[in-house]
Amino acid sequence: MKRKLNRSFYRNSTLEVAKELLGKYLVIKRNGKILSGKIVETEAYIGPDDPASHAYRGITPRNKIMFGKPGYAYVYFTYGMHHCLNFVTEKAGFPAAVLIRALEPEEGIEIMKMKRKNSKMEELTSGPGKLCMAMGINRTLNGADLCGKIIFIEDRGAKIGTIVSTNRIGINLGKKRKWRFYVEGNRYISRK
DNA sequence: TATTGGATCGCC
DNA sequence: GCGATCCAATAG
Repeated sequence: MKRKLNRSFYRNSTLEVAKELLGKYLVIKRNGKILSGKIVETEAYIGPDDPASHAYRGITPRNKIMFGKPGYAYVYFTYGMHHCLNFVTEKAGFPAAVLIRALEPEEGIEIMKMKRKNSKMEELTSGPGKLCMAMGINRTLNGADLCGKIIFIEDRGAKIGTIVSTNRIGINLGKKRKWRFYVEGNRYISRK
């Protein structure tokens, strides 16, 4: 059974959403093609007082999606060559989001291999930049409605094992917060 | 207007 | 370990 998650899911506390997303499926339907993968790693960025969040210094043209309604995609470009995909959470006006850090590829694997120019399964989507490249995610999806038909999350009834929480990766400030979550033992997590 | 450094990746 | 390569954010 497949159930598309509705907006009320994203309105919950960001830490809850970050954990609940593990084991759910990210689905992208474009040009008659379906790409999907099981989410196995996430990170939370919460509120105006989280120094690692783009929202820390207030609203700007780039991060304004984070301040809007829950259940929308926040996609940004960084390091001159990578995109990162986030889901906006909590009520409008409160800036928070969940970064999708790793997927286990499900549908469209051959297309992902082409986009990644890499045929090694474990390298396809084991990182936030990698999964955006594999699924063709770029800033045209910034602000996309996750309750729409192009990009959404499905509960397919997958069972996951133990959830591990650690410090977040690739940031200098706010490291102490254990806001990274992943499925223990999954081969697609971004780091050991 | 100029400068700086980043929620990364892949090669050396 | 480090370079690639763009652009948002900040300082001047």
